[in-house]
Amino acid sequence: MPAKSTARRSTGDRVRVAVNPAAVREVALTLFAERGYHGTALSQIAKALDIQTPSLYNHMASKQELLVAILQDTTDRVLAEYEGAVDGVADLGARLNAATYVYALRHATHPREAVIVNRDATAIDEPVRALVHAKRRKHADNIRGLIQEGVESGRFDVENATVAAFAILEMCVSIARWFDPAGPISAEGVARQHGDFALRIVGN
Amino acid sequence: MPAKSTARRSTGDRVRVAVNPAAVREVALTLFAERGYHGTALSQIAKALDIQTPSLYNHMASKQELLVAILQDTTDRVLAEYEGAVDGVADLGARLNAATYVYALRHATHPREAVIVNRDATAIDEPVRALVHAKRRKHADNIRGLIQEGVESGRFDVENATVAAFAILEMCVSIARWFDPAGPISAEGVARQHGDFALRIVGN
DNA sequence: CCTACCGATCGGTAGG
DNA sequence: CCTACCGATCGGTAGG
Repeated sequence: MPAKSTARRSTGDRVRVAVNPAAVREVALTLFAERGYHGTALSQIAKALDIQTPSLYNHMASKQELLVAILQDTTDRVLAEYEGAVDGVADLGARLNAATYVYALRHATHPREAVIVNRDATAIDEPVRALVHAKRRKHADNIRGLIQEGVESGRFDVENATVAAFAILEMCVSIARWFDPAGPISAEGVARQHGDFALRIVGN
Repeated sequence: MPAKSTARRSTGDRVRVAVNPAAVREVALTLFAERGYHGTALSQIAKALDIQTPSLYNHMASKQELLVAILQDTTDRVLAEYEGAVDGVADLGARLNAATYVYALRHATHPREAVIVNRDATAIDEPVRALVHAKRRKHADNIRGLIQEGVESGRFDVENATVAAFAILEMCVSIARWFDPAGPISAEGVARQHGDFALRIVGN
């Protein structure tokens, strides 16, 4: 039997994917990333699923909820991946390299989520907005702290740990905007190169 | 006599800045950057200027035109500043350093414009959209070509010039999203550090 | 899953 | 610079 999200049913001459909450989220992910949250109408999501707009409400609570789910899920994963990457790694250079690698890899492999987090995080209401912001902040603080520790111990050499941390984090974030998975470079290759750039930036 | 954009007139107890095309663009710049083009209503721009929405049309042709002006102006300046920075500079390292410095400085000193270009460039219609895209592409190609030249001559050492070019460009772009001009670091200091990061990324 | 419909708001125009 | 108003579209609800 086919998985829910790929089940098909015929509609006259057409064939369409079964509509369920996962399918709605998937379409929302694509359209929010392309046009922005405010630039995407529920009617466009419905059209992509070949249903009428009110029928969307059988699979979601509201447009805002779709965005909230994307933001919460993505920021949770970023923090978890950071922990997984640095866990058990002692050398500061290796820790920064690993943390940068997983962060870059996430942006290469989940560009839609990344674009939405970075563009539309301000479109959600409190208190979720503050929660998402706190999680992003925590990740940035982890990287900044790591670099600061390296500066203080003489392992790294940068003028300002905060500036270096932002430079490293943000070059990774932007991968989501330019990386083409169908191009000549693999996601892992891009991530590895960014891990190397991070070490170079801190003077390794 | 006061300059147009700072002239004031009283309104009962309040005092407000004179409304003219420059004042409308200034408010649009702030609100578009804060909430996005689609997330900003003309009624909000009007309210910030203390006038009614239809009165905006005495100072602009359309909402779209406000965005187009921001995008055209900003992309033109980026290209001009690049040319000015590298003009007469022979050494490839010095060229990359100078090009990165002016690009970073622009994002530190014009964050609203930068945020809008990077978030809302897709919100304008053709043919302007293609023109803006071509100008941004040209600037990226300049940096990429510069790095490629350095790689081929042995002056730089990177695995892939395209990846390095994006990393350098995008860490500069993101300055607009985190830099605080009221903070401890000057715009010039941030720009200088990013110029140094660029050299480190290419192995200098 | 649909049709019918809601109030709110959008960008923009008419005509002073 | 305003009031009055336009058609279009928004997210969402009622009630099958």
